[in-house]
Amino acid sequence: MTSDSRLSWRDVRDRIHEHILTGRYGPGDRLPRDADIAEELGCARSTVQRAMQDLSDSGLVERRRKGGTRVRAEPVTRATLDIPITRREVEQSGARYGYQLIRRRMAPAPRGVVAAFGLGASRPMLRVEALHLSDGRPYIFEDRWICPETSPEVNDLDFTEESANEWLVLNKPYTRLDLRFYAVSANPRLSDLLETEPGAALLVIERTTWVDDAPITTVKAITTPGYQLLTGS
Amino acid sequence: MTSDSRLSWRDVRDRIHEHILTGRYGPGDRLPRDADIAEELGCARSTVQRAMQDLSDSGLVERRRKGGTRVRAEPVTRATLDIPITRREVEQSGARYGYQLIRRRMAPAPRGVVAAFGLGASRPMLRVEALHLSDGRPYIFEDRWICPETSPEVNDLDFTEESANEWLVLNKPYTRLDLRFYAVSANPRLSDLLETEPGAALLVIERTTWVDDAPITTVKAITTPGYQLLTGS
DNA sequence: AACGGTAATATGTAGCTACATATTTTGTCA
DNA sequence: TGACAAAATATGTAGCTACATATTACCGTT
Repeated sequence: MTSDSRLSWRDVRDRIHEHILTGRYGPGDRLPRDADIAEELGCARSTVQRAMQDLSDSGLVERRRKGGTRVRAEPVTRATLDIPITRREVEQSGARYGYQLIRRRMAPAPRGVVAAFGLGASRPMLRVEALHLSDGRPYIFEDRWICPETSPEVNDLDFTEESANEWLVLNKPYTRLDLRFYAVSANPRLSDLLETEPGAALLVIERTTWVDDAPITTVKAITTPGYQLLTGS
Repeated sequence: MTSDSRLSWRDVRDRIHEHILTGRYGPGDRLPRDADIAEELGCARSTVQRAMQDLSDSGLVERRRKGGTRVRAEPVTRATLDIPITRREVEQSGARYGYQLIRRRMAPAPRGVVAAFGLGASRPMLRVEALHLSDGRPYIFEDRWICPETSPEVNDLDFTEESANEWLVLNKPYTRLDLRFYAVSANPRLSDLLETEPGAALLVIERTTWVDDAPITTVKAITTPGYQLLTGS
């Protein structure tokens, strides 16, 4: 791109990355000041700043005011995950999407849900259990709790046609998100719903969202065997 | 922060986010041009640009030249994952870290590894199997393949004291990363190594790295039951 | 030597301008 | 009507300046 005479901030970033790759700057080493790099490369400090920000965002370097920039002594593996709406995920794989509501009812939130939201005490919430299908076969079972105080509209929604997943993602943007991944063995009910052998290992994607400390929803998405979650970046 | 008279790009971002939250702009809607928003809020276009970039990065809006900015019609749940070095992960939990090499030998790469790297044919690679311990108990078992063409130094490393995980993360920065998560049932060997019941559900974190299309390493990190992977953002 | 205040310094941010780039829209000609 | 070229337009990027902010370094006092 901008391959002219001017250096783009991506060029600068890649050049510094290159220096880290080749060992010119090793873990813990301090890099020159932005201004010096700018002069050396013949670009503006703002360009170096953008490049450094990006390297910092991707976890390769650490920056501190007055302290300068240094290569992370203990790098982290950092990646961005995109989790689409389940319907879209199925459709993009070329399969036909299906949806089936299993149960919808108010119930007092159990301990796990109260803890996920960081609430003090239990309270009644809407529990929605549903099955996402891919070409007619079970794909993901979701066990969801919705806080009716934050989303009063759910009292008028039956979730028989549109999934809570879809409705919430479209209508309830969040300000805070908590994700966790773990594995569980299929208990009799799960193996029945997902049509798997009892005891099969299943990946669970647990998601909890808030708007400014007000809990929206928490959901366990229990996937079928063989399901893999991939990074896009 | 910059709470003075001047608006920071974070303020602008939050203000626009607020408008999306309250439904002033719904999914698919087009937002005003940056310049108009800048004028309305009394700040520079560059400030709005930064705010919009951030909203775009977090998957809330989509921007296209000439096309303008619009709220994503089908939002994605986007999150950033940080996976630290295993030693550090254990130490940060307050436990004592231990490491044990199980096996280290050259072997022809099996199909799965060849596929993960996107190679045409199999070739000999270094396989390193090792156990990470937390307070003396198994924590993560890693089954790793290293490409000796890309990292010839590994021929002189025995990985009995320092884990391949640590050495690679410190000495082999990558330019491309592939992450995948899934669940497996513990087979007899795994349940023996990890001291779990046979058939236990285990979360697997699979990581593959490259430097400019040259494969570095691919590793299956098989965690013990109860292990959870969390987002930091 | 310990403490505390002040200066020095590197990054962070806001604003401005100018131009680049991608895309849509418009207009013209066959 | 269709195809293609040209104009219009919104975002993207680079450079500059000025100032804010965090943190380290220094120095004087006790």
